[in-house]
Amino acid sequence: MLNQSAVLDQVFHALADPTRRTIVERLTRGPVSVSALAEPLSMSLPAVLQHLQVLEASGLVRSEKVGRVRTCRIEPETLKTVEDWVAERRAVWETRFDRLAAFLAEEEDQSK
Amino acid sequence: MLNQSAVLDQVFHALADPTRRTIVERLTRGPVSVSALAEPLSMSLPAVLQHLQVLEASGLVRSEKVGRVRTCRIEPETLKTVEDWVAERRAVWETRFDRLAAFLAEEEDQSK
DNA sequence: GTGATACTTAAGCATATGCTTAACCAATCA
DNA sequence: TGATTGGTTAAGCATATGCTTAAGTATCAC
Repeated sequence: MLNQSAVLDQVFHALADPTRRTIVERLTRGPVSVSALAEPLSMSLPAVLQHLQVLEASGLVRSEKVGRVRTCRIEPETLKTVEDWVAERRAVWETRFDRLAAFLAEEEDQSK
Repeated sequence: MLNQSAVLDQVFHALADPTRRTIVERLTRGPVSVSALAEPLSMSLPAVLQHLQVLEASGLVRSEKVGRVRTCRIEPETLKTVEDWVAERRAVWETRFDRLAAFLAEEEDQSK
């Protein structure tokens, strides 16, 4: 993996915007055209395009154009990158917590 | 939950910076003072303080000052917010995928 | 009290973000 | 062919970010 950190930068940044999360949520339910994506969003089409560019750059979304319609879909693998990072932090945290518990138990034991 | 979206905005934004992720990683291994956190980071102390403020505002980190030392620790519950959001997207995605598979299987069935 | 330590605050600055409006292009459709 | 639909590009602008340096303010150690 080439610079995992840069990928996380982009993915987290992409998800830090409510409009972009709305787009991701819509896309998890299936592929959509750009204008259909824009329809419920109260902003100009170019603004939506820019959000899509951020999402595509992050790898969360992929799109392809057929005729004059561009269809967007999510890339579930990239969402997994986030999941993995969080899970890894959690794992470290829990290990530390278990060790702390074990240490305290031992202390308790010695005080008897 | 009071404006879940605003929380996600802040948490994802907080995690979108490599310095802040480094800080979170350090804190998952246990509480640390501000200067100890800053030591491996190649930037001024005020810069680190600003990153910590972003992390605290997001709820990912909590800190308290005793004497002249401020000790920082992570708030694992907030990391879980991220985990939950991602897991929920994933669940929607998988449901959709299962339905697609079922649909295709049925199509296949009818063509016989 | 004097000095060092551990932050804190304030100000300033370059760059990035999130939008807008105004064209522009390329496939349909009538 | 000429209008419409679906998307794209470009330019501009207000605000937010990520840093810096300089100047505090509380401890704590002697």
